[in-house]
Amino acid sequence: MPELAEVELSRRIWEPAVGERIRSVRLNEKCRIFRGVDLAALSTALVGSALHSTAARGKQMLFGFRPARRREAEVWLGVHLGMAGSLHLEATKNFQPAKHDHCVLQAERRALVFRDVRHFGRVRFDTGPTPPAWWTALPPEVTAPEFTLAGLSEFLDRRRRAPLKGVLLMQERFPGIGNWMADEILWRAGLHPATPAGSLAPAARLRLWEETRFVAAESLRQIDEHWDYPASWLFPHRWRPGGHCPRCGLELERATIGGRTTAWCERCQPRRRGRVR
DNA sequence: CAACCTGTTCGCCA
DNA sequence: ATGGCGAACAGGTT
Repeated sequence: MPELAEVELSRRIWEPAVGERIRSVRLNEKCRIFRGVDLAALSTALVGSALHSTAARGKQMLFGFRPARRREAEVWLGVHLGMAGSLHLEATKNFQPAKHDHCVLQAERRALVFRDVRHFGRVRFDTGPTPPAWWTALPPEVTAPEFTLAGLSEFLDRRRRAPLKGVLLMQERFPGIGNWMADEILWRAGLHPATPAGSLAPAARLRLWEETRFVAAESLRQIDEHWDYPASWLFPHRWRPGGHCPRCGLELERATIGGRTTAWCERCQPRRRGRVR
């Protein structure tokens, strides 16, 4: 499951609860996911409020709650799943949180649950008539018209010495792209993950831009239809040593590049020197 | 027991 | 000041 699409899928998990009123809130006060949040204020604001809107952007989600009383401000709950976070909608009047259910919003007949085994996720809390500044300041999604080839190219030059793999993981420019998607994009573009970003010739920049948009759009489309990715994608082959390139059959390479485990095909993504076309 | 992991942030260094 | 890198964060799984 790719990063961007899983976040959209997660948003849809809570979405059926739109319109429902929150009766009580249970928060794991010791948990890192709440770093920086005033838990008492969050709890007070949410109890009696009703889920009103849901949104996903890159790896971020934002849930809006109508306040319990008129004259109070709208409540905004930001959610980032981190490495292992997940959202759940539990069909029960009195949900009992398990060990890693750090944020539970109990509505009339079901509970909205944020579960996170590794505590790398994050919950944000804001109030106000409009979505918080951190949300509106998020970079344009890679599937949006604002994600231009020129903008991408400028970023490649700014990060010219960093490996492409690492650059694709930078959320400030590639929101929603994670480890798996980055490998898929580079494989499709025929670019070696260790290639310095600034060394790409215009043709390679165009391919990178196109494949970034393709992989993002296609993975979002896939979640409406299948659960798995076609065998023609790198996804189903990349996770285990011994996997083979679905295009040429060569055994995939694996190494840490850009700080993360990376899989690539040495034949379809040869290491090149100088200007990379 | 050790290595691994769909992510971000921080401190250090060039 | 800016960019690049490695470590740290936690805890379950292989």
